[in-house]
Amino acid sequence: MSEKHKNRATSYDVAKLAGVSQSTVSRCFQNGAPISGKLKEKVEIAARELNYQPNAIARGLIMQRTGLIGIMVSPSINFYYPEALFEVTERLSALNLRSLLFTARQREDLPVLLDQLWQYQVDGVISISFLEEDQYEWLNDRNIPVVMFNRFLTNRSSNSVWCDTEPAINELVAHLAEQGHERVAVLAGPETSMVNLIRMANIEKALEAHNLTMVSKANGDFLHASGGPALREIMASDTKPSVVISTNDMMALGAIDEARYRLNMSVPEDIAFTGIDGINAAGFSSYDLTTIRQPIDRMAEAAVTMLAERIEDPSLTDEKRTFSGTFITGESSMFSPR
Amino acid sequence: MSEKHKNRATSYDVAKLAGVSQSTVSRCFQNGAPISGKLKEKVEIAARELNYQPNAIARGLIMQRTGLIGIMVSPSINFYYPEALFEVTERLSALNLRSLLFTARQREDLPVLLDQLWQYQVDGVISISFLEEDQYEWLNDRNIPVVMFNRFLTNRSSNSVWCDTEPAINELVAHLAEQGHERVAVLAGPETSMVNLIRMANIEKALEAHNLTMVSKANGDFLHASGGPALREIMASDTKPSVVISTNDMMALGAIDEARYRLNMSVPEDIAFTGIDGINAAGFSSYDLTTIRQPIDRMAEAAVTMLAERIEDPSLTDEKRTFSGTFITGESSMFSPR
DNA sequence: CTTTAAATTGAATGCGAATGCAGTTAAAGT
DNA sequence: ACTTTAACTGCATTCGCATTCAATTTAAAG
Repeated sequence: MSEKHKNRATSYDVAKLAGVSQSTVSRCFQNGAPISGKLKEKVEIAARELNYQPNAIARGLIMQRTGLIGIMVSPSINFYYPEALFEVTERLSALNLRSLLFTARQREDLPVLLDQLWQYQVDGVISISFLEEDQYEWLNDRNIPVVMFNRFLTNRSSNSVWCDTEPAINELVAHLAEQGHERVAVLAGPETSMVNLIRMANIEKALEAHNLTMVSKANGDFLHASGGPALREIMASDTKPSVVISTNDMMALGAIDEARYRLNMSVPEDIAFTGIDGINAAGFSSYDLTTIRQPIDRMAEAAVTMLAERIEDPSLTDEKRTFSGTFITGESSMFSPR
Repeated sequence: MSEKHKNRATSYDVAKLAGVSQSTVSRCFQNGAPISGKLKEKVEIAARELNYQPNAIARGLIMQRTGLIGIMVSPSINFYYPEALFEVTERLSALNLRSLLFTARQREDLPVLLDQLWQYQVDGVISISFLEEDQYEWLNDRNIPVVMFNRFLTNRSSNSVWCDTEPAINELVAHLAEQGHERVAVLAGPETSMVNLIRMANIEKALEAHNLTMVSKANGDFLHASGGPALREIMASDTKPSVVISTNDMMALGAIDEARYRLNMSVPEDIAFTGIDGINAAGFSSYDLTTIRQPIDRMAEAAVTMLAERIEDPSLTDEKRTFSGTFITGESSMFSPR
């Protein structure tokens, strides 16, 4: 419990050593500040001598700008999340912004989490597949810019980066029809997930357009572990599907594993699978999943840019930037009737 | 560029509304502070009215304690990282500490990254499979407690949480010997990685103890994509192995994919595989990888606890907490000679 | 070599909350 | 009821840095 005095140099220490005022030291560490080359050099030498770096906390207090961006993400093992998280963090870093990471598994944790964000004076928030309307309002009321990644709100405008999968889902279904598939099952996510609902709607529409019928449906939770049980549910119905369209990749992977190693079916010969998201693992040869890839890198870029703009100019109105998913063909959906 | 005045309530605002002094408001938001129930209630009502939450930045400045923990991790797609990251973040959160996330791909980015940590007055650092000695020294010189996760230093003491895989590697090799494997190849990580070197040493020792010979070796970079090429290298040598021991799971997954879908070999009939780490994906049925599981959850718990202790009492000496890896048998290593 | 404008520099102030210290008030003791 | 003591409260100060404003220096112009 020793309260050892941290001998961290402050701008005053540097000023004293360099023989200038604290103001001058401060100006040395900003870009547009007026300062002569001579003094600047003296200060820099002194600063290096003392291992001085400006205190971002003090700066945050006076500037009313912390450089902290709250990132909200689920810690569940859906590989999509860390991919998005890391992309976003790298983009933020390039703009000299930092990720303050918040994870929550349950809705109940959100109020506390939001209070934390509020306490830490984050300049903005990026929510990865996460926020709901009331939390968005909460942040909005407090003038904290928010950008939603892979989600948007239906009842109100919101800053969001979204991947429209409708055209690609059409391609995907067209591809399935072309392959000769006739009996389609859908492996859906949670009924409460907007992402799931939208994808479901897209799928239903596309199926109809191609005269394909959905023979059965089961819900999972978007994670690998739920793919297997959901598939069993699907296989328990009267009409067996020739292909299972999953509303995300993780569940598709789980379902493929179940089909091959529990139900002893061949994929895609006995049953084909498709996913949505285009996560890294979907491309692993063991799965070689037919899927719809989200351009996560460009979406992250857009999210960060959009957030930075909102921070600079809070009067900007909400904006929704939409990217297109890319249909990716994999072996998992090739139909080879036995 | 509108400099809109943020109407965020301060403790003074709350004080005025509640008819008390700022000090009193401040004391309401600390645990052990002396305050009467009557005033506390008045303050709480006023605070709620104004949406007041203490400014963590200002508090950090005066308290010399920010509650920020710098997390250093690589953004590479090695599923081990996000698993560790999320576990650590959740544990930190339970102690009311927050993760300030820093990622770096190359060594060159580290100096800038460290300066950032220093500027943000982080109370401590958890480095996930990341830091090297000079950076550790750098942080140590500045009295910033550091805990290394899944790594430790050889030339000096360090706070670290480590998973000893030696006994489990022995079990693993014993298992291989028992299965009748005779020709072992090793799929190693980068030569510069200490984790890799240690695992290699363990493997070599265990092989010797069981009279097994390493027929070939190839190096990857611990990522999925490098597993395939490394396997090709291994298969190009004169003596073909009956099993490939990989020094981590990700590469093993990549190698399995290559073997099955490029080299048209059956796993494990034609060639068996083992990994180390016990990541979630290793358990997917498509791989069902024989591996050595790190108790990531307990390690995260230990890392966070250790760091918190170091923050409380900087005089504590460096400590290395070692956990044992658990040998997990999967189908990937079952020998069934054809 | 002045005169005047432009470029720097430094003193002082404030961001929002925690805390030592001194002044009050309530509780406990006699 | 009157001390003595404990429990609260509020004032004033402080954390480290950015910034306004006035003072000073330097450069450009005449």
